[in-house]
Amino acid sequence: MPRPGQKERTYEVIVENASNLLRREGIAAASVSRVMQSAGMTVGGFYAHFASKSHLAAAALRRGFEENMGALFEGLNDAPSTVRYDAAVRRYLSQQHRDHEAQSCPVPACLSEVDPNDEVVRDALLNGVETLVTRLTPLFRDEPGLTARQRALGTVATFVGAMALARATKGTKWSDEVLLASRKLLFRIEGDFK
Amino acid sequence: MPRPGQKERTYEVIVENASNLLRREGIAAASVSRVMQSAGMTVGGFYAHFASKSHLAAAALRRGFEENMGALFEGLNDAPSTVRYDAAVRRYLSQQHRDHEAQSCPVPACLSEVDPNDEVVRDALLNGVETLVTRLTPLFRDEPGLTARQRALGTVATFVGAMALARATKGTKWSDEVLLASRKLLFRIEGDFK
DNA sequence: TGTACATCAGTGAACGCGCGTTCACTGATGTAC
DNA sequence: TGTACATCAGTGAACGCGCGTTCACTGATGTAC
Repeated sequence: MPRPGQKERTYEVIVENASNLLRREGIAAASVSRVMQSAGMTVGGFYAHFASKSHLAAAALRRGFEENMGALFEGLNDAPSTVRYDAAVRRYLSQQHRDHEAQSCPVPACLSEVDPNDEVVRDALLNGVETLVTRLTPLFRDEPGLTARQRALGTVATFVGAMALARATKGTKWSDEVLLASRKLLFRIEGDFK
Repeated sequence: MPRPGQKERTYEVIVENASNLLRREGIAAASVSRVMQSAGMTVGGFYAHFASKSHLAAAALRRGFEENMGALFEGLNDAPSTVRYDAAVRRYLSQQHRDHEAQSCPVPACLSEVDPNDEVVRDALLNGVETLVTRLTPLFRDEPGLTARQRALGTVATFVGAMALARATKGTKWSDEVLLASRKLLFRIEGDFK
């Protein structure tokens, strides 16, 4: 019999490497062989841990959300909503977040690669963004014409759109410009905080 | 000698098919063989028209921008800025735009597939989004804390982020929800129109 | 305590496939005389 | 007007490669006696 707990540890190593690779280069580039190689193993062992490539991508997405979501409000759990909103916007739309892809939110890296017909991957994405929305919603007050949840949904859309554009144009001044502009836009929403 | 003008016509057919395929399934899925097949030809002829796959993707992107950008303000060239803004937001963030991918803006379909190191593709994307920004900018007034250009940049980020999320989650109620919420958010920016 | 056995995570080679790209060729067309 | 020739857009087969997945196997480990 193999060492107890060994398989679980190996699984963690695979998911961790897959999550970093996926966030740096996307779902397609996080291929089974590259992931296993980066985890220090050969391809063959992969299917002892995952039913398919989609299940790997889903696990990598979940891991990415777990690792990144905490960073948004880190150290501000008791701060007022305005402060937390301010921090979330500045942190998500920062050059630091753009450039440290391996630790970043997984959404911008895989946004246009997620096939809505692949429910395994789609649901991992959906659960992740929904959790993000759920964390932002309590910061806002419902307003006539814009509920707190709607404001959170729109904020997340702006987050991932701006970051994906900034990544695609990385190295140009446009990349910094779209981050700054999106931050400024999000600070000019009419509506109160909780 | 071949029929004069024939090559140009063939080029058009290839780019048109590539653009539709790219907007429906992304850059990777718009492979050279699939594009040539959909244009009614065999692969071999491809390199009489394009230096590489990247040049095809860039041409397909440019075509997508050309075809779609006009639709944003169509029929409203003389309307006041508020009306034009209203139309642009409603049209870009519509279910119609989400579901008719072949005629849509090419950005949401390829956002996370564009490699910033591939300058041919990157510049096609950059020129396209910059043109979009240039068309939106004159609608707004510069405000303290948010220039007209910044507002346009942030609006485009929200557009592409919301549409890409809506596409990835197509078929769920979340997909409609993020479109509606992003529309509402964009109607609640503090700032005047030109 | 020592040995024979059972387990199973991980190996490594192989599969069929579609990718981007190359290239010798074909055959319809325009040109020269 | 008729024929021989030159052009070159498009054909179709091939290349090497990496993909996701399969599978017979190996060898380190825990268990039974």
